[in-house]
Amino acid sequence: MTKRTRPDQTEQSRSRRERILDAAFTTFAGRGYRDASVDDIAAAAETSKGGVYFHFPTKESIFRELMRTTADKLVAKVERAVAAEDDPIAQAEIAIRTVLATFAGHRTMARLLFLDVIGAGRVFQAEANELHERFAILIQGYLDQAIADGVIPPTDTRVTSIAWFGALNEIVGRWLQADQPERLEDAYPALRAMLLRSVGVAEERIARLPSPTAPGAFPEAAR
Amino acid sequence: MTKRTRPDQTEQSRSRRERILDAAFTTFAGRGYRDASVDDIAAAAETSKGGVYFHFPTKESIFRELMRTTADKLVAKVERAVAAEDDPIAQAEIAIRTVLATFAGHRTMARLLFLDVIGAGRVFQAEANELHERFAILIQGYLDQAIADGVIPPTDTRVTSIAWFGALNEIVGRWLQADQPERLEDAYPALRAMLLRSVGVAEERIARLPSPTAPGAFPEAAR
Amino acid sequence: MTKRTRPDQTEQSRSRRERILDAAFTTFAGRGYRDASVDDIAAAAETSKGGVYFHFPTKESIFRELMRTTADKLVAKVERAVAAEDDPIAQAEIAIRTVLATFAGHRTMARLLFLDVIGAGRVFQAEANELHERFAILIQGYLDQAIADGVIPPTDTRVTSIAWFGALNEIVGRWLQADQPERLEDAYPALRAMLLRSVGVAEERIARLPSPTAPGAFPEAAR
Amino acid sequence: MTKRTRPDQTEQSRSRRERILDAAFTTFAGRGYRDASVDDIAAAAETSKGGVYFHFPTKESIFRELMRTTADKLVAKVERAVAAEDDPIAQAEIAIRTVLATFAGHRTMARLLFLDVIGAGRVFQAEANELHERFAILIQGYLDQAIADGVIPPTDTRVTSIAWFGALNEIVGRWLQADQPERLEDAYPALRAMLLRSVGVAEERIARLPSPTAPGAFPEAAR
DNA sequence: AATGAATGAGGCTTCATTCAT
DNA sequence: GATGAATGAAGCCTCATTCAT
Repeated sequence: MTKRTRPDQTEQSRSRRERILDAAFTTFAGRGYRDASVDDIAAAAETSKGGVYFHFPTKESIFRELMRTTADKLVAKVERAVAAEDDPIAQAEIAIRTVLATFAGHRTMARLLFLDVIGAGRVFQAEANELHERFAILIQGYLDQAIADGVIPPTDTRVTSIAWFGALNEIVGRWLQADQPERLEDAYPALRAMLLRSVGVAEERIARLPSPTAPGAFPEAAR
Repeated sequence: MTKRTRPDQTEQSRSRRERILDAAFTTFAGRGYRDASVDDIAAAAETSKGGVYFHFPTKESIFRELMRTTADKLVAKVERAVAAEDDPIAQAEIAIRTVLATFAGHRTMARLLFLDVIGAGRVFQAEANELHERFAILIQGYLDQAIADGVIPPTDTRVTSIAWFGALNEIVGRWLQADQPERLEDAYPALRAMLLRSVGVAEERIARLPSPTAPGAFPEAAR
Repeated sequence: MTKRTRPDQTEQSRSRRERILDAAFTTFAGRGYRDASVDDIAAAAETSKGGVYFHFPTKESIFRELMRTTADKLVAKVERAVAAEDDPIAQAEIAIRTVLATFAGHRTMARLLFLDVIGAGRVFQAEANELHERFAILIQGYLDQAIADGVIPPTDTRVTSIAWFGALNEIVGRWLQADQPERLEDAYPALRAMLLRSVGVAEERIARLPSPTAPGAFPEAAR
Repeated sequence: MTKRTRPDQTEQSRSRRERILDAAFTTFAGRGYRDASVDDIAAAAETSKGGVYFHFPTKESIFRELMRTTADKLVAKVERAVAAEDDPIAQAEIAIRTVLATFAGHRTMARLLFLDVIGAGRVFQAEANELHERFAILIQGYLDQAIADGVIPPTDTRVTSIAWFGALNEIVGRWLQADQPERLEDAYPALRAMLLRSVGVAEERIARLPSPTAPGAFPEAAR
């Protein structure tokens, strides 16, 4: 009786919740999970601590939701980008390229997704795992398809996709940590070539430019 | 009889310090830097908190020392293993293989070196970076040599070595997180093939087994 | 009925903060800065340690605030008492008398202001210095005026006012430490005579009783 | 049997004890009782902590002994200096002058005797009291004599001597705390005049120079 | 006599979470 | 829905003291 499930979750309320999420995003990315206090988040969201706890049951829950939605957005973005291609190899390329491009435009997001996760402690390892898994599986899909299409020779796509993701991850991580990071995009050509080669894509194919569809380099941005 | 003035003393002390280090190693690996309390470490070392602080000035210093020495040991091990080979490609293979083999025998070490590091918070990012850098450079050396020797075509070895390390790291990380981890060694062949291919090693060379000395086996262990 | 939204809230809060301050006052005065733990203060204030830290950022800050406000009150009181007099010598007398009278009624305050200060450690020396300075300058003002008025011969009022303060301070300190302290007021006549003489006030003037309003009595009290 | 009371308390041993005392003196004076750790003292004495505890049962005992002996030395010095005079007023003058002169040459000693005491906490208040008492009584003796000799009119010498000591104390304390302390000796003339006046010494007598016996000003030094 | 390792109580501070208003 | 005061469990570190050698 006292609990109308959602009726007046007005725009105002929704925006408040969103604001907290945004604040948490920035705060976690900036300080790491442990070093970001709920007070910090509340302050960044221009609310009170109590306000935060009205919308989320625990600090952990905020983090979890953030992880999930951020990953969702990125995956969605990748899939959207990939949809324009037919060739599975091109799709894999585009996937890598999209991730790189997105992070290039959003260090914050990169930080949250790839670094902070682990710092969050034991509790989040599973969550982090899932995240990594998700991307690996995404990649694996393309590779499997490429093999099915006979574009590349058969391999252990499980291991390979994990390795691909790891390679990508490390490049991004290194870029995040660098004092004076070069442009992340600069690493793309070498990384691309290396990854494609690793699955036996013909050298000649590698030489061809990646995505003629998306003219210019790395115009992406967003969130 | 009761009074060997020094040797015993020293040994006693060394062993206590060592015991603390061991305890910290396990504790950090098990709980992560932040979640491992000095009390936990003391308890694991069967000492008092004060005892710990007699040997180390801060919690951080314990972690740092642990990181450094652990990395040292691993690097030393790799270099020892590599010394037996002439061919830079073989050396790279052996390096990868040694790391994998060592971790296969020491999940704890893997956890400490490759996962926890980042979670330790801002302070440690630099240290962690250095660690990753160290391994990347190790790899880069082999690749550069291979190029110089004309064994593989020129590439951006900087990016490539980072990617290699990332791939390796991710494989290990995944293994660490898995509920029922398969044997880490099982991933070796596929990873090896993928990495070698990625730098343009001839398919024929890849087919050849890596270490004729210990074919296919992972007899390593240690600390 | 249950919901006077604010007034109560504020008062509640103010009173809590005040309660902590009071508790700290007593605790510091009783045990000294170093020996008084935040736990003690919290207990005395019937709050939790966290409660204390909600209102004050550090233990030091509590002490500082206490010092400052206590000194403020005393100085204000002295100035109020002095305002009734025209003659600078009478003013000086009244100042001394007021301090003595106030302390006579509040051993605790005396302890906090004149003794503990120094023990608080290096950090507080400056603060303590300032406090002593404040009183010395107060006194110096009266003496300078007396000289300007030709009531007493010129002297080094800087040194003299410091000495006056020191004399007063020691009398109070001794009283604080005594096992069976006589009434602090009993020391007043001798102290007064001695101080007035020290600046060359005529013996005849000294013989006259100080405060015609409240002859010989110490009715003051307060906080 | 095992405990020959003092036989081989050799020169070496004595010097060790002394060295600890010296180290403690400096350390306490420099950091205050609470902030000076036994480790600090041991280090300053170039011994081990155990060594310190061999010679003294507790940290407190070191402090106590230090206080006592330091005060002894100072009192002895004063009495030696005073012995040369017959006139009790001159004696009082000399006493004040000697204390000031000694401190002028030994800020450290001043710090230990007059400031640190209180910081030491509750336990030492009694000891500090005794110290102050001692000096007050010393002064009181001269004043009583002066009255008996009819040199000055009768007064409450108890209160007066306390006030004298307080005045002296505050002058020294202020000097200790000053950023750029003037020469402590510079305060002597004004302080002297003020104190003598305070007990009714004739103005003419005050005008006479203090100690023609000790030529030059403040040549003292020592420990 | 001396050393230095070990102990353990205690201190200050932080912070996720709860709750009355 | 929101606020902000309050709680209490940890956490890191210090240090006087003890003790085996």
